[in-house]
Amino acid sequence: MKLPEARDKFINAWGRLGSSWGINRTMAQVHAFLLISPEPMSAENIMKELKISRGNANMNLRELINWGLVEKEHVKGERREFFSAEKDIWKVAMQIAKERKKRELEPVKKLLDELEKVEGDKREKNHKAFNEMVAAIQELVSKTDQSIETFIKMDANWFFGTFLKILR
Amino acid sequence: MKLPEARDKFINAWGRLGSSWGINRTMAQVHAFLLISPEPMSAENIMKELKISRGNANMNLRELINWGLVEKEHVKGERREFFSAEKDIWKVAMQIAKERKKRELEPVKKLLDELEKVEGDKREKNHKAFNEMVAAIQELVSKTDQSIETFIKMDANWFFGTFLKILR
DNA sequence: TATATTTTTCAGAACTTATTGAAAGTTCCA
DNA sequence: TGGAACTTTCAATAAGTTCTGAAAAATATA
Repeated sequence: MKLPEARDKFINAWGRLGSSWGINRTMAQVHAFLLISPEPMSAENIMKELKISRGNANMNLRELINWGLVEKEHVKGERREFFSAEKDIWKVAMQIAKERKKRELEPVKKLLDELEKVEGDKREKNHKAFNEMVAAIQELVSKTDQSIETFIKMDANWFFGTFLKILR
Repeated sequence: MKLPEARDKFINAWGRLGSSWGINRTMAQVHAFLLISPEPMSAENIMKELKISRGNANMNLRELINWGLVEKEHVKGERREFFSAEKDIWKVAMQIAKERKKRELEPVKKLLDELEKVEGDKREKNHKAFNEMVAAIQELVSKTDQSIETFIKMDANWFFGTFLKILR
């Protein structure tokens, strides 16, 4: 396989993976393209490579910046803006975990705290089943949360070097 | 808040969370409903509760069974089939992790192994960037994979009791 | 300040995915 | 075996989402 074909396959696979995790396919593809680009790329470059419109490129780049995965860069002597992705894949994974935690886990946590306080006869079987499930999920969410927090604060090398040896 | 309202909110939240993680909203809602139902439920029950069609209920129940999250049950003296969800939320989380690993991580792994072998001048900068990214992702995928494997084999209580104390 | 270039926005179009409901299939029992 | 009860399938359609492209806004240059 030659490089251009390999790059296309990589971009496509990243896009597919993104879709199945609730991330816009194009956003994931733009990300993939920037991940394998050694130099910062212009909007024009991205539009051409992925065959997407200007608006689409703009929207997805903005979203990638919101996620903290891509940065605008100024190239001296150039008027237009350039974009580059964080290349440390461990940082990328942690950044995604952090964002999703913030966007999705936090609201669930808040709701569960509300649902904990449901009124009524706690011995009635539907009531009991509900309370138990809410409590169990709260526990799981809180543990997951703590793990992500710990991982985020952890140094990548420590993780790969030591932590996995403990588990193995 | 009264129980019926709380149950609705729970089902909705689970559905929303599902969608944002690439799981069909209705499938997640059916799952939520079964999670908080102390008794097995019939298709009829589910259709009525969630206001969905027979076909939709059937399809999503089948899918939940495929994921290993729901089981058909026979209630003695009843002709129609009943459905119940695994209630141990740790097992649920692990089951989902396991399925997604199989469905999504494995194909990516296979592709990356292909992409590793790309032909050409390894010193050329695009080539170099590509190879480095593929290698880095392979490492991340493999570590993630190992962690999931370890977690799956681990006893839940050991996890909650010991493992998190190490991290904290 | 006027003009050129680049970026952003957004309404509608295109595409993707989920849902319905009726027909076909299956199972059970008299 | 006939037929009621229940389940499954799937084509049509609805709902949801993403994308385009042209216009407006912003920014740089002369």
